[in-house]
Amino acid sequence: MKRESISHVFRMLEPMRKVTLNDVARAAGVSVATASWAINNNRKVNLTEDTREKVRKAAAELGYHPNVLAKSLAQGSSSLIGFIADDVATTPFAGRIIEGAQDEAWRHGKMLLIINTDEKPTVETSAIRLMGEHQVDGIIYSTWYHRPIHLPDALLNHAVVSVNCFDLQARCPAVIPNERQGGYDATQELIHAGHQRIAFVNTTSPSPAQTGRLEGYRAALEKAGIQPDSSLIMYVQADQEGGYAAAERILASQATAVFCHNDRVAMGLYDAFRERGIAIPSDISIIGFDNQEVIAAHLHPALTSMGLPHYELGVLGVKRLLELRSNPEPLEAGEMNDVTRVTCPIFRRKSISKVPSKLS
Amino acid sequence: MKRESISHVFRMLEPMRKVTLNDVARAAGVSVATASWAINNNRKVNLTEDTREKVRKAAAELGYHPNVLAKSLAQGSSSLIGFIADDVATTPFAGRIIEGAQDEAWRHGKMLLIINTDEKPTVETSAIRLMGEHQVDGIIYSTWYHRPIHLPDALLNHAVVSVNCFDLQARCPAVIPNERQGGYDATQELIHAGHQRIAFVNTTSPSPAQTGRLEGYRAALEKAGIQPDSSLIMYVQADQEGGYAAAERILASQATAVFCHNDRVAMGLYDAFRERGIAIPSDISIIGFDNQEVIAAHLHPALTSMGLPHYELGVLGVKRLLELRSNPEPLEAGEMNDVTRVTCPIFRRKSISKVPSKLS
DNA sequence: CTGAAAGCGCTTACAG
DNA sequence: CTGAAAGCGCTTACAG
Repeated sequence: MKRESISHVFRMLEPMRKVTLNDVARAAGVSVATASWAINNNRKVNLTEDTREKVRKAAAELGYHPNVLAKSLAQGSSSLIGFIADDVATTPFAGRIIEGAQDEAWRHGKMLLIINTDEKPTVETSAIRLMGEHQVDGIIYSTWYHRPIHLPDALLNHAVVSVNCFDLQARCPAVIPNERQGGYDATQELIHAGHQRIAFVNTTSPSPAQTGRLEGYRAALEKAGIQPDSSLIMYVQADQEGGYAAAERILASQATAVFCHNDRVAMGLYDAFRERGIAIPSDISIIGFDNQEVIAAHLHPALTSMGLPHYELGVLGVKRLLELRSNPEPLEAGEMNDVTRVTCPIFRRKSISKVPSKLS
Repeated sequence: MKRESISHVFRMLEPMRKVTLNDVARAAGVSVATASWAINNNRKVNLTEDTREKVRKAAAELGYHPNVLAKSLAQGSSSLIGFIADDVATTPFAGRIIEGAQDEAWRHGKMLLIINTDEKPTVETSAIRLMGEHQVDGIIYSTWYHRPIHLPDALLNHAVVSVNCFDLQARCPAVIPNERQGGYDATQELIHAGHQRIAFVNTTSPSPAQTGRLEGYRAALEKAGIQPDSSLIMYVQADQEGGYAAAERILASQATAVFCHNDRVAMGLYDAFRERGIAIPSDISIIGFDNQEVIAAHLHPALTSMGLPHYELGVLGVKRLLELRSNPEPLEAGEMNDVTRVTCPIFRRKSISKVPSKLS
């Protein structure tokens, strides 16, 4: 924590007067108005290619950079998009959402004003106020895991879309992962490998993931004509400890494959199976969820897992937000029902055996 | 990816004229100047408590919110701090830096303009330009792992501090983790538990972490009067595979404890030891580095690990940046030597045995 | 103690 | 095809 400050040597931020539009106008021998048209390449006004060129040259020579603040003030839009996250640091997940959002914003020449609320309501309130004062074009409200929320009232004065979460009163568009499809595809992957007795280690915490993935699991079994068996479905705390604890019941259930609610559960299961001398995937196949790189890719054997489309969520969230702004839709009575469900992709690795399990 | 858009029902963003300072001035029966003084609680001007009150009341009633853009334009400072990250999504690490930076910025009424460059130079260049156009007060340049960098020239026109990285030409202040102290404390922890033969599984990739932690390791041994033994130091790829592969050599070295370059290496080692029936910590003690929650806290047994002070890095980075602005220091000849090294804390769990190892 | 006025750097009808 | 001028919403010397 000590600071070694022997000598301070950095470019003194020269108070060099910033070059303004006025300067380039004068240099180009035109009015500021003309300079503005030329630089912004405004199509509604016909300037001679000649004057355009003159202005461009002057701007380049002077090293002109527009002052977005002034521009925004005059135009009313800041080219900033607010991004409220409940927690960027707990997992890499939120990071991917932000990346997607940023990339999409970028394509429209906009930047993100990001605030991490840490789930503190007071921070959230100030964040919304501050973003408003900065005249953001709209706000993305996001969570690090998929869940229902109560959209803060203060957001209703803004264009807003929720990402990885949805308002319980459906007061804004939502972009969320398709949990059901994820559960369906995971189960189907196991079925395609020849498995019939497929355990599902679900989470005990109520959530869209809990119900959606279960729905998908059931639908896939049904589609394949496999009898549902409630002894194959178990609920545990959704982490390593939970997975570790589920091993006995899984073995007792005679399952030849197991669909884990997430990769952490799978990791715990790996430990428990290893201790019992049960080999993956030859004795039992496993598929996870979340595709949490640090776990899934490095387990022995590497874990096949469903991914969450975080990057896409970010992209689509911003896209939806900008659509909102460009054509604000009429206020109607009734329920808002603007939900975009994004597909969860599969990441195939080595934890699923194509051959029938020895235990079967 | 389908969108269910049955009915679009959200508050039409009413084009309600925003209430301006002018409005509250009129409502309070004073001039805009006075209103401005009152609202900003300017101390340099003495307003009657009476008029102050009148203005405050009018502002509250009208629901006045200042337009920061206009304010910034007039004052020249945007109250925005640029934050350039090379990669927020790969690990949760960068997220913690951002959290720290944000919290500190917040304390000064400022927000972060965050850009993830994905290490693409073109994105970086545009980011710096855009931030400049938004008149940021300064820029934090950060990396997700500690490393030397070439500070982009474009940054030299801004107040800038590098966080979790340092310019090879030392052209700006740097805030980085104290790798040496981390290596020292990790080794000392093992020594205090009675170990003498302590292996160090270092990374093959050259980095401040590689050299710093090694220095610390050596210094701790020396301080304890333990003979250095180069057969105890090995270099592997710094992940699970690398750790897994190091097991044989560790066993051959007769080490009773091992200091792993990071938690992922430790995770691989856990696997390898388990396969060989070697128990942690009774047979061998292990300490990791990074304190990567999803790994360290959930291994069996939970892994003791050195943490990286990411949050603190963010806090101190912004703090330093704001200091820079408030008293710009003179340009001098010679080397800039403004480096803040932040202490790496230890997180004690269950992977170190106090009793002498059975193998010893 | 308070007001009138210029200015921050840009955009955009409005004339010509 | 281009210029003069007003305006975006605030701050801040400058008077009084």
